[in-house]
Amino acid sequence: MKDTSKEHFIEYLSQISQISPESKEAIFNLCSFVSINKNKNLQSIGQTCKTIYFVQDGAARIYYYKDDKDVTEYFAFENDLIIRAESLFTGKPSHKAIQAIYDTIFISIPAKPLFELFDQHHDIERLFRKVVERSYVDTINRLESLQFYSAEERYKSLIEKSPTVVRDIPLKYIASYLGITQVSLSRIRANFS
Amino acid sequence: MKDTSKEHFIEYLSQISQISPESKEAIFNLCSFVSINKNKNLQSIGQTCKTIYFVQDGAARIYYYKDDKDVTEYFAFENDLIIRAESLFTGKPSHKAIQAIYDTIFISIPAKPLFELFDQHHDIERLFRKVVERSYVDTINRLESLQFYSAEERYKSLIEKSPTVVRDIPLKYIASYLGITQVSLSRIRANFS
DNA sequence: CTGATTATTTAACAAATGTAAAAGGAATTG
DNA sequence: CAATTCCTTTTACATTTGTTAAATAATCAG
Repeated sequence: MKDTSKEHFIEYLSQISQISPESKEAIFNLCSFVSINKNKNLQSIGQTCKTIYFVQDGAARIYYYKDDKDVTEYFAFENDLIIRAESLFTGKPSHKAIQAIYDTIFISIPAKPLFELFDQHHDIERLFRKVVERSYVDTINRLESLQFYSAEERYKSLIEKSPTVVRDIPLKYIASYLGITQVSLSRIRANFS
Repeated sequence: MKDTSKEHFIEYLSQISQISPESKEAIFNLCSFVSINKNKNLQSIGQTCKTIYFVQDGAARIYYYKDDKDVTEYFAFENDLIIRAESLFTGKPSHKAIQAIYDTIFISIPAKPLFELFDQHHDIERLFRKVVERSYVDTINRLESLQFYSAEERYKSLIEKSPTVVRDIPLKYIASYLGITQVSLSRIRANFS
């Protein structure tokens, strides 16, 4: 049963970029599952990120503290990549943590052997290049929304783009994700909806 | 003279990730120069981005209009990559433009033949994977600063990180880059400096 | 089920940032 | 170098968002 989950995951990946059966097997052999209970950390602040995760089932977030306040930087749902890129790609410790929002199962791929696979399997490197490109585009779009859209516009566009987030995720996390306080988000919700 | 500039550029690239002499030559043959006068666009709004640029000499920015107001999303200086990634990686038209801030020379690499080079030259694909990873990390860091840092904090950290920007770039561009108005930036400058 | 905890909303006020308009400086052009 | 245009600052006021605290509402554990 766990193996079929892995196979589904590999299928999902190969839709992003075609990979050979051997490459599929090589990735398959690196994948393992990690279960994390609600509100527990998968990765803690201060660790250097050396693992790539995808959400298999559940939801997770990346967060950090700014002036003792919890700030959510990113949400991940089924099949979503969740990495602390600024640590993984630089080798520096991360000031961010990864936390399960519900009881969540992650697929875990250790970075070092994965990067070694890149040497033998050009198609795997290409796949992960495209995975990173997607995340990059998502981040650019979020940057644009934070740069010059009002809190209300940002909230409305989140509802449109990911209704599930607004329905299922605690508002305190959503507020900081939008770059505002809970109180401010409550006000916005009171005016429209 | 132009050829030595190209060679310098290729050297710069190969410091990011080692590439073979053949790969260097293949990239070399794809590179060309484009000169753009101050305040002129290198790429216009509405175009789909099909070219990768690096700044050879001068400076440039990516901008778009939000409610008829000019918003600078990104600055690029010597050796910096400048692409409208959300268009290049998705094939959709971009609502952003690339503009020379001074008279500027760009190195231009057409995306299609470059992506074709990826097939024969694994090391070139790796190089550009790393280039994109760097941009991704930069964008994540900017996202963090916009998400929960005050305008004043953002301005101060820009001074620290890129004093040249604050010294050389018109303030009207810097203000929107920081996600604030010119008036607000003037106020911040009046209080500290 | 009940008390305790946690999440969300509301209220009142403070601070930050936006808007519009005018004034002063700097740069550019004829 | 004079005139024009563009850039930056300042002012006054409006709006948005933040802060603190209290009141509800929802969830969780025993």
